[in-house]
Amino acid sequence: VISWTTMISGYAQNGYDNEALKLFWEMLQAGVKPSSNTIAGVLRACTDLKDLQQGKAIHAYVLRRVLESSVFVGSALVDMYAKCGSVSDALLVFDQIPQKNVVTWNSIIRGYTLRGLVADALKLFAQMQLKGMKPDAFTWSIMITGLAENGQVEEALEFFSQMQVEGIKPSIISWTALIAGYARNGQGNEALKLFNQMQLAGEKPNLVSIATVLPACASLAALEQGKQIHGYSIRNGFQSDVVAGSALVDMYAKCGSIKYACQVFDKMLEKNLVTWNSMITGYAIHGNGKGAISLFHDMVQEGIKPDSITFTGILSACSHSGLMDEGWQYFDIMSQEYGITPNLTHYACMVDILGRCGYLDEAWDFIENMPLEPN
RNA sequence: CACAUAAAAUUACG
Repeated sequence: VISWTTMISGYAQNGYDNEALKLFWEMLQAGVKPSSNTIAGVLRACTDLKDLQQGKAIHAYVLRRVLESSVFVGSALVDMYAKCGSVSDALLVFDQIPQKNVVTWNSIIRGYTLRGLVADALKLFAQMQLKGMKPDAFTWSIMITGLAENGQVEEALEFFSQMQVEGIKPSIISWTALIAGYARNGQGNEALKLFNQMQLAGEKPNLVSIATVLPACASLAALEQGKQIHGYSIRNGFQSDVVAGSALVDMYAKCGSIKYACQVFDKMLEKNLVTWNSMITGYAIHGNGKGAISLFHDMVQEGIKPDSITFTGILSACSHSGLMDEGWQYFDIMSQEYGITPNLTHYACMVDILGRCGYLDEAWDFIENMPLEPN
């Protein structure tokens, strides 16, 4: 049992979720009875895959075998249902767990915040304390994230302060959650301030912190701050990371330095869709339509499939450099060749292209005939 | 240390 469980958990922890699932069913066929630890491990694989079907199958197995009830399995089930989009099932399981621990509570609260149900999350947060369960750093971070994603940054800050009053030291994750909240809500200055405070508090920024503050620099066009963070990334070996690299490309482009953006982009060993989109959007910002289109061809050549954001970049680039024909062409191929249905932003880009090229009547016609409700 | 929970990059015009 231990060998199987070790293998299954190892797979699940390292992103080999399908292998974990396969191994679990093989284990059953081999006649080995899984322990609750095995179940918890394989449930994690379902959660990562967002595979509700598999998750339910394993839940059913647990019920059939009347496994000794483990809070680990219970929490893993709550988490699985919550992350696979079924809060109601998560709550059903949650209510039936006799000995809830802090992980159980955290899992259900996260389920609610994931769906934007912050008011319900707040209720549960109060409820757990009424039941004598003390929130841990995870709980506080979940609440901070949930509030910030809901636009309630001030409340998120209050939670951040309150956790310290309650004697819980904010982890780097609590800090990053709050910083992300400010960055996303257009308060780049606050985000940068907190980033500095975090370091004064003794937390060393990691990859995620870097990826979180760079957009704050970008939104402020704070090139000097961005460069410092770039330097920090190099010193700490983050520069080869695809997420940090993409964030740097974006930051430099938005700070007005397309040159540095290209330099970082060219040096990156691994590029993904976001990397390409960042560079294409960078060219768009700089009014280099031809450059954006040329990058588009490169990315397709490299086997990266463009998405709707790629086309937003291309169309915006066309609008900023007066490329009306190309604009039409990409607007057409995005659905015809790539199966991407244009959204409101794409339509807005087309109106912008037509308008800037002086085709106001055509722009007006275009709005009147578009299949979406113009905003 | 065979087990479950928290943070991250790209998205029009202005």
